[in-house]
Amino acid sequence: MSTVTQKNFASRNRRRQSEFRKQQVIDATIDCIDQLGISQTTLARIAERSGLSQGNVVFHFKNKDTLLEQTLMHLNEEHLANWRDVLAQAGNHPRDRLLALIEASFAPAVFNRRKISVWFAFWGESRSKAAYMRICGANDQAFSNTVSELCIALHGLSPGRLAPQTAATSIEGIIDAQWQNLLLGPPGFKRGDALAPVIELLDCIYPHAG
Amino acid sequence: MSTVTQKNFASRNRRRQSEFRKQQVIDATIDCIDQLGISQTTLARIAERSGLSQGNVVFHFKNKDTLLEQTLMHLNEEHLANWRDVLAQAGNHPRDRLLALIEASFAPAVFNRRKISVWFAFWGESRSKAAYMRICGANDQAFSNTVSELCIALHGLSPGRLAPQTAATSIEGIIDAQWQNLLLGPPGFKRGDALAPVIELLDCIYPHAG
DNA sequence: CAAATTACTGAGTGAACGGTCAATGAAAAA
DNA sequence: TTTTTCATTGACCGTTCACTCAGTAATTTG
Repeated sequence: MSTVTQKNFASRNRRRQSEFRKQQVIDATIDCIDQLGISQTTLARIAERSGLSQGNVVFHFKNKDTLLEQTLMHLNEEHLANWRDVLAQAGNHPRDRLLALIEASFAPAVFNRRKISVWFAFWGESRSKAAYMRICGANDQAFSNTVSELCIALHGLSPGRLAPQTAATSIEGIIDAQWQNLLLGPPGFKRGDALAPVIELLDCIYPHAG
Repeated sequence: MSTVTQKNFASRNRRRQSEFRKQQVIDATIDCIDQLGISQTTLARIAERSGLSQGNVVFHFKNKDTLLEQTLMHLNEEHLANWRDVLAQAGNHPRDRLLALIEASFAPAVFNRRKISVWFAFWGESRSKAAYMRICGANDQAFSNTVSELCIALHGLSPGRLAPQTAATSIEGIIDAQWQNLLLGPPGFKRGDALAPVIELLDCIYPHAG
């Protein structure tokens, strides 16, 4: 099947083959966690979904723990790369940058049920798994710090209605709330539906002149 | 041990004995999930921590699934009873009632690392377990609705700076953010530290006269 | 008191799980 | 070409898990 196809296709280069396999397995892992939850996600099921043998899954990732960790890393880097990228292209005004950060949080690559679902699953286990904590802690912290800095900068330009730290917490909080809405809300819940209230709150905290 | 003590103490009444045991087991389950995560929480470990035999744990709860469900229910009812209670004792003004609801979210019985940790663990598995979804969905929905209604009422009295629904989402979002802060933040993070920013946001959305 | 119900124990069971391993074919290096 | 390395399979193994069960003691019912 896909195994054979890939063999005929790209197997000349072993490095590519290996990377392709790893991506395949990580995708299958995300599927499993999304549909079954972490506690029901087994190597056998991941292997089945990816079309590889169980032995091969272990061969590429050494063991289940590192597979899960690398899956989390993958999700994390995707998000990190995305908002760093968007931020780099944004204007200089703190408000624009904050807006860019908010929009990045609702980018299609991140803001979809499958990914958010897995995100929350890891999040729920992270307190008892130091590795998970380390992995998402780093990104989370960086994101939080950036939001905080922007709120401070914005406060400096024209003092908002909230202490900068409170503003930052509020914004991060409502973003998280919209992520939850995506998971629980109606199937029609879209990027725009999520974005509007966040911007409304931002405008409330930092009313813009004109 | 505690088994013997309890036998000598209250075993005259079998109903009490059974309830006492169930509470013991649920406490042990919460401990396990807090310290090990759901995926490492086993009947054997729960039994060990509660001081009962594994067979007895199964005897009282039939199987692991219902034990976990009832643990979640316990947490849920605790929270539900708490905020309903606080709300019943609050004044009539929507602002007072909203404040009561916020304070209830940071009540010591709920707002502590052990409980919040377990809460998030279930939350992370709830997407793939319909039972969990049903159990916390009901409470969550009720809480959300109440917050929304109060925001609408408050808006009617003196229009706030946000659409009522956005205000509700913002408030729920920042509460959640403070729950996360308790988990990740410094050990010294206290009820008051969590409360202040939420009230600050509330005052920003609904500035009070006087 | 006798009978019936309930609480409890601990050994035992089958299934599922994560991980190993020898064997095989194919690619890369020598 | 020969040798070495890598990718892959599938059978296999030891462990752990949730759950059962026969047996026992204590409690409630009649």
